[in-house]
Amino acid sequence: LRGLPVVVGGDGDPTKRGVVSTASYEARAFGVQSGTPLRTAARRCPDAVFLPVDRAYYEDISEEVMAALRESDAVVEPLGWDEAFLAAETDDPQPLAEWIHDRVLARTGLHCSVGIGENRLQAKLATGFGKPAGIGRLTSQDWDERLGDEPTQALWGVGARTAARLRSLGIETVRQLAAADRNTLSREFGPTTGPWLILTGRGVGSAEVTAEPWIPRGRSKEVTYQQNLTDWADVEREVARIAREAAQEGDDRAVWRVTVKVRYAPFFTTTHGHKLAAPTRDLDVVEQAALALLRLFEDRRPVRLLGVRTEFVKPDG
DNA sequence: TCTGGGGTCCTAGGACCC
DNA sequence: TCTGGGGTCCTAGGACCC
Repeated sequence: LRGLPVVVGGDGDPTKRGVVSTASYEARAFGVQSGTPLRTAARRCPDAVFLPVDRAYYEDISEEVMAALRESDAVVEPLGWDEAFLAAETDDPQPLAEWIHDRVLARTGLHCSVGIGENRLQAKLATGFGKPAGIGRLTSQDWDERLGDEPTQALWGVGARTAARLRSLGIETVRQLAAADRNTLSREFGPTTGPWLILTGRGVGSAEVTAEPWIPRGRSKEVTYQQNLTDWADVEREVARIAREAAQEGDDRAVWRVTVKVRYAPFFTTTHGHKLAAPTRDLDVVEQAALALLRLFEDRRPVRLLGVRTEFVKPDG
């Protein structure tokens, strides 16, 4: 597959509903990228090789990569499948960065980029300056020079919506965000998010990295149907099935809250959730809770997607 | 042109209590 | 008869990320 346009997404069938998870650089040259509908991708790049998403395989490889990182002396905190923060106290981080790249390559055959920064935000953005297999570095000293003229959306945590709202306040660049008025942003984004945005624009952020295992808050399961569901009896049967699956994958943790999600054919999504009378491990109780929530949906338009989310009680209270 | 699936965290508004 | 202020909990939706 090396050198070919390769597109990964859905079950590998580009005639079905689904989007691109990732694409090789050769495929990207045709305008195919993460989030592109598979059907669109097939039109833009008919000769591409389409592959299914293989979660279990990625999880295995991810474990190998994380194990390689944990061979270092640094504190390792995974962030998804293909990223991790490493905390180390050193005057010269370059040798560690090189060691990381080489160790991951030796153990897995995979190249990685390494970003060096004084906090998570700087390190995260620095990886972008290192791609595809290099080492990037950002410091508080060169933050303004490197990022000041960039649009605010270049920042980790600032997406299209927030960038648009900032633009309406006359804030276009990272530098302008860094110098923005605290009260103005607090009024627009709330007392937590407003000040956080300004600090983010200045390259200020948490440097905390923990090796504590991540405890998932919940588990959700959702399905987009190849043909819209038009019979409400089918909708009920599916919600019951999905609810049991979501609860089952909680590794026997008690469920305290259940949420049902319905996306109608016009791509309009509504959710209804409910705190249970008491936390439960009983799949029947979760299923009944989901079905009770489904009764709150009165719209009978064709259904495109159904989802159920279960939230777990914290392990120690 | 048609728009996945799995997550987390924040905000706003209503209910309710003192 | 009209009606303050503070606090917490709950739910729906928004935004963002991988």
